[in-house]
Amino acid sequence: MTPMDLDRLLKLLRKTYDVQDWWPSESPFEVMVGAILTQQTTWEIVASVLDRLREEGLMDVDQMASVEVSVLESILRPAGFYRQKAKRIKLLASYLVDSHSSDPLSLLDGPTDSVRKELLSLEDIGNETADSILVFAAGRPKFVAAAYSSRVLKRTGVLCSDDYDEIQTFVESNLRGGPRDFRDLYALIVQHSKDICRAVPSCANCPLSRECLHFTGQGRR
DNA sequence: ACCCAGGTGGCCC
DNA sequence: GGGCCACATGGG
Repeated sequence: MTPMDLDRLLKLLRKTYDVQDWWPSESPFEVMVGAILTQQTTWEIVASVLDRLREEGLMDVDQMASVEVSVLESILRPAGFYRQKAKRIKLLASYLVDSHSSDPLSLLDGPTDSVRKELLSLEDIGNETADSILVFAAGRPKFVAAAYSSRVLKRTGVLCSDDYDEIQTFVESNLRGGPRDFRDLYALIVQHSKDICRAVPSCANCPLSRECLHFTGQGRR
């Protein structure tokens, strides 16, 4: 089995999947809202909820900040954890109004590390949500070290780790590419994970490969 | 009737 | 610093 590295993995995945426009959105604020909504929820449902929010004119920071919580909750219900998410999204909008003149770009402006810290300081925005926003709304070279990412990296023998920071640091210091490549790598990993496909071989040398092969995702034994 | 989804935070030891 | 748990609806 030839050694697998990040560049080869990226190349193999690109041969099989197309992730152009993988995170469709019309604005940075929409990415932020979508990032919170997609926590533990399928994108198909999130997309329909985003459509609804757009129809209701709520894809606007000021409107979102002043909407009635019960109204927001009723729209978010299909996406699960709707009370939590409604409160969180409204608070995010209020925070943008109060601290960033209602301009999402103001929050996303500045050194990546400080933007990340500011995002993480907000309730219900953890590593994956913050990094998704950094990559897909701000175009930063950040890697989302989600469960899918660790499984695929382990399964392919690129890196055997479950530690978020360790995985992220590894990818960010070994992937020689631009923001586009960081975005694609994560998108491709998720796309691949949803598939039963074997676009990339698995590595038997990884001590964790047995676990990886069990792969709790749907469609895989 | 399960199990899982493009997670996060709180509590326990 | 890990191991549980609640949060909640919808689809396979």
